[in-house]
Amino acid sequence: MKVKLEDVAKVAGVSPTTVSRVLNNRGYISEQTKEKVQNAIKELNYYPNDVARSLFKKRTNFIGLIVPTVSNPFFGELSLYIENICSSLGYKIILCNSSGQLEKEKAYSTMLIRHQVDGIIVCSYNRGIDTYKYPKLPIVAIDHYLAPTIPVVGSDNYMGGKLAVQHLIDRGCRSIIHINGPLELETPAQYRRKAYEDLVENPITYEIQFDDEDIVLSIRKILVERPETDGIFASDDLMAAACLQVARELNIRVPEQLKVIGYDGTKTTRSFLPQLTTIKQPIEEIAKTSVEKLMDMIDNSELTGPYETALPVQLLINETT
Amino acid sequence: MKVKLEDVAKVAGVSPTTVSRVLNNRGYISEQTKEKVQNAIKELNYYPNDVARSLFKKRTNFIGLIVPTVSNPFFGELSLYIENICSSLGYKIILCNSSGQLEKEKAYSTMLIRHQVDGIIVCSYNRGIDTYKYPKLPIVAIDHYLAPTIPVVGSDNYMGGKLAVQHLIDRGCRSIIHINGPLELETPAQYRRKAYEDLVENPITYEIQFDDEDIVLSIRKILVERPETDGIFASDDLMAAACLQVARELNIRVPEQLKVIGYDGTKTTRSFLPQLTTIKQPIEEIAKTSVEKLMDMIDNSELTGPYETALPVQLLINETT
DNA sequence: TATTTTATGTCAAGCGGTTGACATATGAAA
DNA sequence: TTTCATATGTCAACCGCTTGACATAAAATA
Repeated sequence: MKVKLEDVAKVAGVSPTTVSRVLNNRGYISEQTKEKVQNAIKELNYYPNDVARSLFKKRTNFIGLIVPTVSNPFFGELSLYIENICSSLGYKIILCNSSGQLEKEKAYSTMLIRHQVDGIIVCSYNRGIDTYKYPKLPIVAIDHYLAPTIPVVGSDNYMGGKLAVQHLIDRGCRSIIHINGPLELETPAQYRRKAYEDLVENPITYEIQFDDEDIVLSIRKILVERPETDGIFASDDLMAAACLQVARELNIRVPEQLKVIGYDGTKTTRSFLPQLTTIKQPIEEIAKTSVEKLMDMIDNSELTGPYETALPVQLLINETT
Repeated sequence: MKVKLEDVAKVAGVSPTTVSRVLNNRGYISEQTKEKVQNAIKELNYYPNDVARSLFKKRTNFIGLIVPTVSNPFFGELSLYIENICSSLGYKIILCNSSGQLEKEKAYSTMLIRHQVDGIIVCSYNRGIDTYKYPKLPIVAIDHYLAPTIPVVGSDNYMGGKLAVQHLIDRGCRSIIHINGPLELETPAQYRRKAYEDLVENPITYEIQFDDEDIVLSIRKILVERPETDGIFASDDLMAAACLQVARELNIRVPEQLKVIGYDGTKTTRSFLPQLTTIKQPIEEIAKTSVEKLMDMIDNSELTGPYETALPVQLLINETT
């Protein structure tokens, strides 16, 4: 049997209430008894049961985090920062990889509610999940519009798109294409595309499915089809990497014949592909802001700041442009 | 106030016990009442409180996962698989990024115990954490020897090292160095180094600290110091990437003048650096095996399989060798 | 000396759900 | 008609901890 508060009380020769008082720093306790209790705790190797505590307090200090997948460098970094910040505030993260699937996301959100999480941070792809309407459950979305009441945190996507495309233009590109993933409609990321379409005369956007190797195949097809292409604005660094790979295969010289710019600028990108020009998202700031907003909602049961936050991005110029 | 089981009972016109029976599929329930209850649940938008349930059942279905950081591609992928598998088995993951710091890891493990996790999967760097001795707490370690009683799952590191170094030798390298991170002593990863030292005549191993940009600096220093180097066996793909970057800066042609082989072979590596020759770890298998072992320990309260598992690795030959 | 503050104890209710024991009332099978 | 499997209800205890109410007693202060 596990050691419980009662056992500690017995060993320390005090009442359970006193032990609880020591544990929670409440009421009057003398240094002496405090010590007695602490010794008993050590002796018995006692750990308070936070499940019982949560039940009573109606506070779990759990935050649900729903991402498409932590294996993506962007979400991996984001998760790291979010977890670190939450941890420093005494919150724990329940990790959910939705793979962008509606059903999974639904299942995860129900699970989180059943586990009485104090709040949820969502950066996945789906709308219309009723669970998110659960009364007064604090939710913050990252880069997605989930519902009118759910605040959105992200980077300045329009500016990012503009910086990227303008940079390509400045470097002399005349035939720029844009490559992005599917399903980015309800997303502030659509503004990257908007910026591209606003800046370029004959905008051509390709939507690529996320099916692994096929990315490379699709891009090869595109580049073969449109040999006049001299600039690519990829919607993330992985896409940009695929473009570079295809260019190498097709003996297209980068940046001389083709310039490529990515998006995200994670540490991973910068380690693996330091030569890639890209738009760096302020990942740590995004994490910080979303957690702050969430805490705000948890503590005040309503949002005090703005509904949408767009944090500044940064153009990192390297060798691919 | 939140809806509770009692409210559902009232609305459905049945007793709380009956609701609980429906919820848990126990005892005799007619289709009729089942329906009545389910309707009430929907009507009230009721979610059972899993905290209360956990308290009673003494089972939380939580698994703690301690990694150095999910932002590292290897651990990111590993976390993804582990979470996915656990999720399919009805378990939830509490994510902990220890940054490899002893104090953090200690704090996390205490937290996990207090939250009554059913088990822990650890892939972090520290020994001597008493918490791991918590009575009968199922723990599985990935690639680290934590204690004689804690099973270890990992890949066949000696074979990986051998494959890598032998490949460099086969490609004609005469002066091969090995670069790895610090603190890999209590780790099966030390066998990679062992293999290197067994295969090469004058083995030279550099230990690099994980301080970001400094990796590149250190490697530059090494390559300048030892211009005769024609082969590098890096302990992971990030190190290998840094080597490639330095080679580019120093105008050393890869693979003609210098061959580089990495380690891990994550999807991220393969996307960002498809040209890198590397040893691919069976990440999904590692995830699967560790979860299986953990479940085994949870269900049988003891380990039935072998204490150490080394899964086969694979040499991925590409353009850097 | 009287009053207040400090220090501790006992007791019981409650957090929300589960479970076993026991009672009762059907309809069906023996 | 008796017996049994089915279907529900009531009740109370319990999971481990917290908390408010109340009691008591010693030490500190007025």
